[in-house]
Amino acid sequence: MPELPEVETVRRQLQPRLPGRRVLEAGSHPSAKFTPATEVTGAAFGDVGRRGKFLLLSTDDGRELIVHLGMTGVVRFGGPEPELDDPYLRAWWRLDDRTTLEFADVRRFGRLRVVPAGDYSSIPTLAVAGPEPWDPELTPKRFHASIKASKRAIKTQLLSQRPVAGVGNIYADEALWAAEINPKVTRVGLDRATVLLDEVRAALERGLEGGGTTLRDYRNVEGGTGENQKRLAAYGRAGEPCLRCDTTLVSDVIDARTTTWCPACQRR
DNA sequence: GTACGGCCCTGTTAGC
DNA sequence: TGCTAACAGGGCCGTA
Repeated sequence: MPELPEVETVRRQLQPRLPGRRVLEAGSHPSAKFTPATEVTGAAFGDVGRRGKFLLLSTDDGRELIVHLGMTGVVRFGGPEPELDDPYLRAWWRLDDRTTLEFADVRRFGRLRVVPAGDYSSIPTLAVAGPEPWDPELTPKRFHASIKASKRAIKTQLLSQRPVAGVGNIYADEALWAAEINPKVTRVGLDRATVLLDEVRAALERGLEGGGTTLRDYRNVEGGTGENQKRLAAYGRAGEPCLRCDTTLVSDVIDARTTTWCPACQRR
């Protein structure tokens, strides 16, 4: 499932190709999640940005096409005509260089939205998203204060995007394992919050270096898979030995997400 | 304002 | 073998 490293990988592949390309024609699946695709017909794309797990495709008329990949969303370039035979094609934009930008999404958890540039008030998660992981303003103190403001489990807080943007289920489990923090704890001190912030950044960096994590569906713009799934220490490893202490990893559902941790070195 | 449960989706896998 | 049910989960929304 695309989290920050996967979305950033896609952004980096779009940025050299998309700016300056004008949309000649666009189409979409009838679901309201995808119909905004056609709103950028006639506009030219500008720089490709990212905020958390959202792709921000700026246009030359002062708007932004917001793309969320959901769980199975894939962005790719096709030939002069859209691949309408693909049953999972949800949106497409025919461009002025005889290519087509396509958005395919098997499970339809993805979504599109067109907004005035910088105005994210209509996208709840984006509107309340915390700082980017490498924002210099994201100090351990600020991170700790954000966690302290809620009484929910630390795992839930990481997934909320509020303390830091871009963390999803995989990288949350990895960071908590690395920081030796139990995902169910509701409060951590400044010292442990500092370690956790470091480990969130490290987990995301490892993901980026590996070109993302491909468990099943994730593909980058070139159709390639990520490599980070080979390096996971916690996510998806319930029942297997902890890489640190050999204790069998356990799992439970927290915030409707399967969560895996080591009961020994991530003691409550 | 905050917390929580349910919903959206469909391919894959487990179980009978 | 073939069918059914459970499972995966990011974001949003209604309700408490």
